[in-house]
Amino acid sequence: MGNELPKVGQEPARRAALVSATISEIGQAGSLDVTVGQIAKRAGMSPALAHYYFATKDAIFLAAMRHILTEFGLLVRAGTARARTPSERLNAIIDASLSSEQFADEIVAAWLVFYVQAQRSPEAARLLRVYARRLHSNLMHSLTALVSRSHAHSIAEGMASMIDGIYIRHALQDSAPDRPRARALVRDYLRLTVAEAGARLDPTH
Amino acid sequence: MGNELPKVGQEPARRAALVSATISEIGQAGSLDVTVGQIAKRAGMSPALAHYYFATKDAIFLAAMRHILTEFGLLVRAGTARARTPSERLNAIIDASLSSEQFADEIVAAWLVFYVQAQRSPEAARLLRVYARRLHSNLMHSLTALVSRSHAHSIAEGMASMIDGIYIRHALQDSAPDRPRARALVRDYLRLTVAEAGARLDPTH
DNA sequence: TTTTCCTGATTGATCAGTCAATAAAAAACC
DNA sequence: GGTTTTTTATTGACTGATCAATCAGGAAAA
Repeated sequence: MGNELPKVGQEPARRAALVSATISEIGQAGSLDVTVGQIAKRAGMSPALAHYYFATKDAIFLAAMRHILTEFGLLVRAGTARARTPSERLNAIIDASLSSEQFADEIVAAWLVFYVQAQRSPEAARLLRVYARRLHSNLMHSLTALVSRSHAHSIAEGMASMIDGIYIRHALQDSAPDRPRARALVRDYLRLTVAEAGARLDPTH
Repeated sequence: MGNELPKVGQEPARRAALVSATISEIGQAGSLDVTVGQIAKRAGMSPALAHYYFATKDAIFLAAMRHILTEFGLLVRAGTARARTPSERLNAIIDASLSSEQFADEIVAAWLVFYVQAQRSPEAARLLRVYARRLHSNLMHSLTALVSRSHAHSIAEGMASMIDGIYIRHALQDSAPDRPRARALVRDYLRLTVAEAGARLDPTH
């Protein structure tokens, strides 16, 4: 059956515009209570066209979430690629997690909203689990070079919790640590826990 | 003007029922997308009656949030009342924050939803700030007995972030530390940071 | 007989999603 | 090369459903 379809090629641009508009609208509204109309308007098209490219509103949200997750993944990979030692790699992960891009108000608000959405939408939950699992395994990879497996597990949990907590407090504006402070907080935690777990710095493994 | 109104006295019970039903519904739905109808049904009354006791749906949500915050406050006070040393008090605060009551799925889901709600509703934001501020000042009160003010500030921020992060991860079910593990995580953080800050255990102050 | 308590029915708004219609580009046909 | 047909892109108008909030009315208590 089908040959390749001829494409006029508006589709990718339109989809990207919708995804970006969705993140902005969610960030501004601070909730999922944004209408397809609002999103479409910000993306410069009619609501009907938004439905032409995405079957349902939920599909738009998921695409936006996937976009944020992908961007984050790229950021982490870019950072860790330069790192030479486990320690450097861990710091790179922290820095990526707390990068200015991820710390933008709009993005933080969107994350928070997606966390809530994950309680309802199985697909959203799946995406968030992929993120959590990848972060955990990234941390584990570097940590097990420094401490025992069970210690590494605890430390990874602590770091991830702290990072997520910093985000949620940032979303709430008040009393949240700023970026450099947040970084220092997580780095200190990493340093102290690794030190206590008895660093074996041998690169045997 | 008015004399005391004669009360048949259904009001407190009905309000309490609505608040409790709201938390359950939000917890179960995992979002604020619950209708007054659902809440009223679970509370055993007609939607119209719910509106008789609460002017708007938002007022119901805020009452539910206030309830959760109040319960949490009571839990903390009960725990810290028994504590004799700063260290004991800090552990009591951790335990209260991660108590089984607060860790109930329903309550965790409600918290998460309220966090999101705070991005829109100024009153919700205010309530959450009161909670954050009280937690911070409670922690500071005990921490300053052990370490310098600036160290205390950092440690309090780290603890609060970690606790909030544990919650958000718990709401997501997967890969979240269970209660004892969560407690150990925060206690370890407290112990290590206080030790590093140079514990002066003298009870002079 | 005034006040509290309670409900069924209704209203008014808001929206997600659909549809019919149109235009323009690309492909197919002659 | 010119005409017809298909495909993609786009919209305004509509529909169907959902719900918050209101209201008019009624019963029991004080």
